[in-house]
Amino acid sequence: MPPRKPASVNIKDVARHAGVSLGSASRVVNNVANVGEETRAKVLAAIEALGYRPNHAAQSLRSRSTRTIGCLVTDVANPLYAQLFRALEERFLAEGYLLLLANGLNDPDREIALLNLFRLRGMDGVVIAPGNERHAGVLKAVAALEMPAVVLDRDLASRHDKVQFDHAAGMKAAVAYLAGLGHRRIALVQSQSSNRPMRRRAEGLRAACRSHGLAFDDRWLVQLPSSTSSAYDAVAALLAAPDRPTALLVQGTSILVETLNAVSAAGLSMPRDLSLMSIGDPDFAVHHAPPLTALRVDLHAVADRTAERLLARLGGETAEAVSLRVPSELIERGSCGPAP
Amino acid sequence: MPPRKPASVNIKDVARHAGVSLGSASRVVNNVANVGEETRAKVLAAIEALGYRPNHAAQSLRSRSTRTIGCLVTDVANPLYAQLFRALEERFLAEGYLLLLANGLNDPDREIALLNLFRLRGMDGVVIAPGNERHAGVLKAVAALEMPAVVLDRDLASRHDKVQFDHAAGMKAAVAYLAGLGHRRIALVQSQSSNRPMRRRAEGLRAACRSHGLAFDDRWLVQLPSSTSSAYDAVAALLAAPDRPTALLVQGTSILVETLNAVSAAGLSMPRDLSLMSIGDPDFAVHHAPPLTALRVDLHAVADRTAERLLARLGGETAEAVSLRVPSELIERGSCGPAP
DNA sequence: TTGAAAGCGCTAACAT
DNA sequence: ATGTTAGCGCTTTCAA
Repeated sequence: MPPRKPASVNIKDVARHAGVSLGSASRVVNNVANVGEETRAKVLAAIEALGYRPNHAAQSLRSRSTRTIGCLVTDVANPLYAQLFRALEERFLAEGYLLLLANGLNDPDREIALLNLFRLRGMDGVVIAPGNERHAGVLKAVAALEMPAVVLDRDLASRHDKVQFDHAAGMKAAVAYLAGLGHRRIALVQSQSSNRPMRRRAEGLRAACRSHGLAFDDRWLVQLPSSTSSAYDAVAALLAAPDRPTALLVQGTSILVETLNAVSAAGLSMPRDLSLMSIGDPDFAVHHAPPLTALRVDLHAVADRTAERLLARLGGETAEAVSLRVPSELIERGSCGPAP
Repeated sequence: MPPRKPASVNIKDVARHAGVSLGSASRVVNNVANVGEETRAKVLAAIEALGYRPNHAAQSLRSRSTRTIGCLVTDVANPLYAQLFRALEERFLAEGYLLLLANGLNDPDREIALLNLFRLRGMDGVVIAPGNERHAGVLKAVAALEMPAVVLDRDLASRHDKVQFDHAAGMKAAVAYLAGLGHRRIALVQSQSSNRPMRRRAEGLRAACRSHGLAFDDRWLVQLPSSTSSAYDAVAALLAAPDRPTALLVQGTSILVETLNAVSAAGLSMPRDLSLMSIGDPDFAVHHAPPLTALRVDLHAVADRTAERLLARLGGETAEAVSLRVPSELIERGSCGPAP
């Protein structure tokens, strides 16, 4: 009747070997109180002798807990999500949870399928950052999640806890810093995708400029149509204009590298002729000549907040959903200086 | 007796609602043959009406299969592993497998713990690239893996299938290409870590130079002690020497960016004064000015081979372990030219 | 503190 | 083609 004979030693074997009951063996395995010293020792010895390892599927079935967290991100190949995953792994591994990772790739159908799979697989909790925060199907799939969930950096309407990155405030700090250095023409270079963080930053920039009494020319919002298009050309054009911006905010690793390239090809020296601030803090920023000033979110803080929320819910907390906001930090290095 | 009352609808409910036996319901759920048209329809209707979803833990317990693959990589924050994970996800998702991801971080104890967790959690298969290929404990943990496993780009002694990147052959092709352009002084810039890929490339370079009758000066093997040290300074020093290399092989995204920086600071123009080849093909390589010639492994090919191996084993293949080698490809773009 | 026993929800062997 | 049934390995209630 069994599909295969696994010949695997189970808790019954342990109990028999130890000469105690099944229940006692289980109590020892699960570190439950009210176990006699002698009984515990015998069971432990049997476990050791037999090389017993609990069957996770059986534990899950009985205890209704998989000790697994599902993570749905847009794309791990994006360093931001990769680093975030690492930080999350740190927190959850320490609590005995393993992480399932899936890439939504901005495809709503895929995201829906993945979300449903997480449900089917009985994840104890999920951390999700769906690319399609307005898609009805995605919203429905998110709403259907019956386990604790934390929504990361997305605006989607749901009853779950949220951890947001403070994009607008970050842009405000960046503009304040640059305005303080005398800059009055500030450009933003980013890729053209309509997800929340991008939009928020563009909006944040406009608002911040306004509140500092700076004009904002639409030519200074460079949104690159697709990942195949060249930031190099766009930035070169931007810098060739007579009233070129004196400060550049640049988002995305590839775009940053191409921008740096265009700046040096234009014969401009940082921070003398041009100030540049990276949005996001890639590894090489600190080693660049000059080191690049960067605006970033503290991903460890994000992971901490996220884990704290999810763990609290897992622990049975039933309070109303909260929305946390993790501030951006401005890392002053050498690529920004007084406006020329 | 149950921990909580889940009030969840189970297959028994489905069978009752459909007026058929438990077995028939199960057969429909699992798409097993020998099910009458009418029975199937009734069960499907009941599933729909009740909103039935199979309990994965129970399925796993009974069928002894979790339909989950464990992936142990060194660090997803390394774009190579991130892209590899994505490619693997594509293959395995299509077969109904979900992926557990864990970062070994070059910590042997951590890797051992993770490997054991994969075992405990009953992964159907694993894909592993342990950082510590010589560590006795890691070797033991790998040997203890009773499920199908594929070892990625590591030299460790094990009875499992392996998929290797052909580092030595890649370096040979790179040197042949460069030698053909007249270069006789070729340098390699990489980080100093003793894992297999790094070593293999350095060894491969030496061997390739030898076979092309090129001298190899140890000063041209630039191994940067730690990720905090600056490639910029090292490359600047390299380029300042009177007999400086005429071609640079550069490995690692950060190191590449810093190197590019040092090259342009030295007033050298590519490919006229200096040829540069990237080992690994970051997004921006194609947009750089000039576009960067790159040596890379085809990660989709790696994922295909890996998935093919694992799926075959999962399907019951018992043939002896194989060791596959995925070749490197040389992408000619604009950063290499005739030696000055 | 310990033992006995009842299932968790499901699959697959067996019988019909 | 369908129904019946025996567990998979475990946790937890209940009784002692």
